[in-house]
Amino acid sequence: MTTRRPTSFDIAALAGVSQPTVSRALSGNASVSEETRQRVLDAARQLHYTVDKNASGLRTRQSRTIALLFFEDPTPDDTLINPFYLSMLGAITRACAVNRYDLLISFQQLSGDWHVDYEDSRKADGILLLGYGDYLTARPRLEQLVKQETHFVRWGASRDGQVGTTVGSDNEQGGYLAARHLIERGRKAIAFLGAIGAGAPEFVERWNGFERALAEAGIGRDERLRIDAGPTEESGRAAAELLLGQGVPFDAMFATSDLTAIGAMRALHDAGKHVPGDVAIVGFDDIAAARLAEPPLTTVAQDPRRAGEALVETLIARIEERDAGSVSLPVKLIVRGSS
Amino acid sequence: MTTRRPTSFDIAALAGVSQPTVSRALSGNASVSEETRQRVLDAARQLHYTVDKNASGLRTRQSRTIALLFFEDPTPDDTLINPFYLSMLGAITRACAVNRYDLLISFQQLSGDWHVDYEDSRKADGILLLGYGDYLTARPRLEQLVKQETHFVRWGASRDGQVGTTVGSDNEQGGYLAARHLIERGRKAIAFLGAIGAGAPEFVERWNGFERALAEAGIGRDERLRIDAGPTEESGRAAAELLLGQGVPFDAMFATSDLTAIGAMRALHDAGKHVPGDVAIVGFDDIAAARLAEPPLTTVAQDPRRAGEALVETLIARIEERDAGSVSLPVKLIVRGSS
DNA sequence: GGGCGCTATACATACGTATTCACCTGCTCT
DNA sequence: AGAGCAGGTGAATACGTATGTATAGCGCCC
Repeated sequence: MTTRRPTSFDIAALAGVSQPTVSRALSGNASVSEETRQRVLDAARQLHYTVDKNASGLRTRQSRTIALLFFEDPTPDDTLINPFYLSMLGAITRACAVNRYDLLISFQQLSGDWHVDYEDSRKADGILLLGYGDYLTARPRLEQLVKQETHFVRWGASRDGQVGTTVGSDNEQGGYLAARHLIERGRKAIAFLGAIGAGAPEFVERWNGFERALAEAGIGRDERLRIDAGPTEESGRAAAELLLGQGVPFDAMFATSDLTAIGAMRALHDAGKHVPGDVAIVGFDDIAAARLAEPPLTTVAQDPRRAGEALVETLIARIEERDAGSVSLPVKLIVRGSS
Repeated sequence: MTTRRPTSFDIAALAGVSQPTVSRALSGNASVSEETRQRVLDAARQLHYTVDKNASGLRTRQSRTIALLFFEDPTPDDTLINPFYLSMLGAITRACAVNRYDLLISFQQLSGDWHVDYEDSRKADGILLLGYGDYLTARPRLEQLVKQETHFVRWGASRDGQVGTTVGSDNEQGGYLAARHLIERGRKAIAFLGAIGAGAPEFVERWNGFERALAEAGIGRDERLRIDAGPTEESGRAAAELLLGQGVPFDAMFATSDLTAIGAMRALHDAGKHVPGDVAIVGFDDIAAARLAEPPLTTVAQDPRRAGEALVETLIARIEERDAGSVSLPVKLIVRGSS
């Protein structure tokens, strides 16, 4: 026998009150006498009652759910996803739990058609956008989200001139710290490994900070030491090989992602170069693998936990129509053996 | 002006039909003349109409959503999550998308109180359970899920004598393949690094296969070569150090997780041991890092994509009340430089 | 030519909750 | 003592959809 799930009417009957009273007693933000409330709570417990989220959502027009769109463009398939994002995912789920929101997750191609009707269809109250990719091509879609009055917050660069609210690390400062550290270590010919296209604003900002430090130190830069590289080990390895192959001497490199740095270190190692003797390296992110690398990687740390919390809290503020501007999170240089 | 979102009545008015006809035209599984259907579809497109999932779910009593409970007991906080599970997460999201299900995700402590009222509250039609942990202590909770007639599928061992339907790799065969491979390489003193407690059935099965291979080859085993180790680098490193410290000679090790193997390799390296010269190593999972390790790690590959698909498809079968038994997925030995 | 079966549509209703409104009780204030 | 007020409760209703039932039109056959 498939027992029908209890409704608030069943609770009402058992507690000897009316259905509205049950609703009020459970939601807590209305006046119900303490005695009645207890009777209702007891009845609810007894029948294993839980609120039907569909009915509740239909009535209140909200789902207390956040949708996370995770873009995985550069690594379309079963590739390794950046551990930094994974940590952030964990932080986001925890922040959601703390705020009593559920999290709907969906992996998408930034370049493809987005499946973002979550808020349209009332499955979610707001949307988080996360992941690498060329947000310039995505601009029309972001603008459409704004037009639809969809609540969304994007992980990205703080000053990327894009549409909507953003939470991101202080990438410019990160790039600056990395370069200044290498300069202080006496390096002059510092290569930059990162995405260069204008579509990846985080990396552009890291580049800007990097360049500022060089300019401050009066070091001219050689365009040939600026190599295009994505946030993967394979990409880092390829970039380093390219760098080695072109014969332009260099004694340091700043990679805009730890995975890039680790891949580059591997290529250097294979080429017989010593780290940090021949080439000092600084990465970005401070993923767990950075500490475990050989030698341990100096890197600019982002705090994934703070990042996740900030994303969720900013989005919730927007959902609740409270003011919430973009957030820029501090970064920290962690010096280890690679520099 | 906040424009009210359109309802099926608006579409009906625009298309000159009744609301039920709109519903039927959109759902597709009822008789509507082709001409009418086109008019309805046009009207829906014109008004940017999407079905309200709350109302729809209230009526149909289903959400077309799957909840994923991810347990992270051994690594409670911001630790590195096993990349194998991450790949699986990706596969699960894709499988959900293919089947037009949404995915609700939640990280939980296996040992804590589960927050599993998703199905109770009609936010999800079924639940996937994933992650390491001691499922013995979780048994009462699993039994309660069964009692509540909750649809759930668990990632785990195929023959662990636990409650409910399971999808898992053929762990016994994996352990067997690993051990036989090491034996064929001429190794005799093979250490086993893995979780030993009865609560981690996957690892117990790997042990069983391991032992079977040793028995077949007539190799007696030394209990001191069986070391407790969890699926993390730190744990692998600690286990290897323990092994080295106790002075019992060994010339190979089978680690029941690649992360364990990589941590152990690091400890061996620090102790001046050569891999595979002094000690041959086989891992389990075939995460990306295995291929990139130094030397590249021989390992027993699980297929995370197949695993994710199988989990989702099995769960959907159960949701739709179709028969679906537990699934055991094949594993494959990948020989690389570490053995 | 009347009844039958089939298709296409409309009417009416139910899903379970949250909220508005009205009411009642008991109390304070003048 | 009467008016006013606040807290506590119930009756009625609306949210937007899917579906059971009824009806109209139409061709077909005996």
